Amino acid sequence: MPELPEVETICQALKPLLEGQSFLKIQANRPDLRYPLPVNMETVLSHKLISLISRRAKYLLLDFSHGLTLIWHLGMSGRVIIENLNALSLNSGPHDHVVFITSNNYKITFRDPRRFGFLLLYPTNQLKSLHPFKTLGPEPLGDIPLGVSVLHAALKRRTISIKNALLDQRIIAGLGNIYASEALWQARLSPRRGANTLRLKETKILLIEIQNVLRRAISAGGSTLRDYAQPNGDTGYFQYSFNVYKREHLLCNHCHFTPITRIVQSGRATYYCDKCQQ
DNA sequence: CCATAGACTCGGTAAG
DNA sequence: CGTTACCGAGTCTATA
Repeated sequence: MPELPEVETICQALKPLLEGQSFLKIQANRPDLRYPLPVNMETVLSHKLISLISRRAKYLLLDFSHGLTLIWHLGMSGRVIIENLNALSLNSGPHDHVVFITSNNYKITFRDPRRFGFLLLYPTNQLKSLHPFKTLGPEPLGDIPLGVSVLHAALKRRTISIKNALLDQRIIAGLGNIYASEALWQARLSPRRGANTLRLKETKILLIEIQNVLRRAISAGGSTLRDYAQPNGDTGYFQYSFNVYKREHLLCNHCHFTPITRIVQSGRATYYCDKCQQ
């Protein structure tokens, strides 16, 4: 799916358009995605003031002033498309599952070919105590920044590899398969290391590199592999800055000597430089 | 509680 | 060339 930088890019695009507005119409083209769509979504949400658009981990949150939050997850292939209603807008395609029409004349389309995405409707004040927010780990770029000691303590209790630990949303929220590999390369740490073998100094470097790679990816509008695009239709650009992801057999950008290795950890591809990353 | 495997889903690409 | 097999931006569930 879109990982943290992609969801953040979408969040930043939706925020100025939607806050202070409302949906005039919500058209669902099928009853479900990963889960059934919220019951009576259009009746419950249309003409209600949208007070806040935010992101938590890889979730987009739309707060309504009458106390409900629409939770929007993009799954693996989800995409948000913003079109101005005054301009020529394209007809709905076969994977355009939900279409929102806004009070300021925008058409917002949720397209998701693989349908791993979902929409859920929760009371805003119960969000933090409900699954999955209940167990979600800290935000790497949050207002209260994730501290090294907290991360180090969390890693210390786990015997899984550091790569798998970075994918565990309970330990740190928002990283996915791309940025986990990229951050470990930047930190010069082997993805095969046990999470509990990292020294405090290594954890500190890793956390800094996680934050750096996420910030740089957000600046680039995220990474486009296949389905993801920014809401205005542009691709993301961070894929051109990958150092390891999808670069098997290409030479490491650090030592310029070792071909990048691809391994599989818990069924997911990991890319790294066997020489630079210890 | 932790760790692992399998499931969901479908279009693109590699393989034959 | 048409067919098939495999793969994956994610996360949930069942099982040990």
